[in-house]
Amino acid sequence: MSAVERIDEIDVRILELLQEHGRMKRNRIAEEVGLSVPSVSERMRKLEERGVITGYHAVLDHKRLHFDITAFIRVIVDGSEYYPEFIRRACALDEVLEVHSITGEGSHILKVRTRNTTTLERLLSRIQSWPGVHGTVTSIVLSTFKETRRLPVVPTELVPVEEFETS
Amino acid sequence: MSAVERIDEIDVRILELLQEHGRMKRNRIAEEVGLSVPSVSERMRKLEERGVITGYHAVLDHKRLHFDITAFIRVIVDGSEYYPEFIRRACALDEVLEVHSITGEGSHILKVRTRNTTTLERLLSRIQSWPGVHGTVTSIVLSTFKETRRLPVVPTELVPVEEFETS
DNA sequence: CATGAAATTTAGTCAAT
DNA sequence: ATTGACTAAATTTCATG
Repeated sequence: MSAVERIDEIDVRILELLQEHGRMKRNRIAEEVGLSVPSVSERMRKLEERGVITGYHAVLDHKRLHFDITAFIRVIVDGSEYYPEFIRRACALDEVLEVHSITGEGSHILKVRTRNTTTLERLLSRIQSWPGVHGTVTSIVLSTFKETRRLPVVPTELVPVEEFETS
Repeated sequence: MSAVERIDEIDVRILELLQEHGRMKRNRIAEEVGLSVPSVSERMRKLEERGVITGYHAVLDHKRLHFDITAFIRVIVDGSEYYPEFIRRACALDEVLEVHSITGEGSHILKVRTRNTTTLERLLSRIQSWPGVHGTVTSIVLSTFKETRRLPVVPTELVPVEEFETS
């Protein structure tokens, strides 16, 4: 952890390329950023080792694979003693893509992707049967217009100063 | 589009491997699934061409890059004549990772990732100033326990039958 | 569709700066 | 940290089952 990550302009460009094209060849990256292949490899190795890059993943088209329902489920778990078990169970389900604890109404939010309304209903019943779960509010996704994890990275020197003003 | 995607057991295993390890070498995949390298290449090519694989992406650690705030913002856009412009503006923002229209309270939900509460506040003010936006409800993420896009793919022959019973 | 073998491209190693 | 020169490995091509 610790030690402010040093990211220079070239790292930023490498990260942009790899966020967009995760299998891009090192020689192509090298010509894009104007470095040799070993230099690019070294930078990639360090970005991976430092944990800046956490992984590379193929993304699949859920529609073509018949996962037709995406939904956000806000869950009210009453009593924080139930949180760990709730989180364990939620994370264990393949159809649950995201598990977050949140502020606002509901203690947790789940993003789920499932085949159809039947499987969604089954999933909801299951979640509602878990200890401590006192209610769920489901928002079914009608259309998705953007869905990415791309971060707009900037060189370390250029991060807005207020970031370092707050303790 | 059209034509039910045929996904056999080997495709499933290739998709599992690439969802988890997006830069895995073809020869490693080949030995995992028990095919030759050219066969794996051909299958990958087809899965990409058919649009089953939509892309490969490096995923970055937002904490290490000082994107400390994740939030879900439910937006009430009143009057569907405002939807297209709202969606255009939302998608254009780098800090907005996801844009969905939904059922339930609020017409849309945004997933945003930003640097700090100051930038979140700025973002919210901006969204609230857009035409048709009548309100927002923000849930700030306190902890994330799971965040993936991995789909539990199964061979075409094994998809639950009810999927084809519903018109 | 799948394969092995050849041809080509890409990646890793390393001494030097 | 970056490089060129070298070796090793991976990928593409292609003729054949």
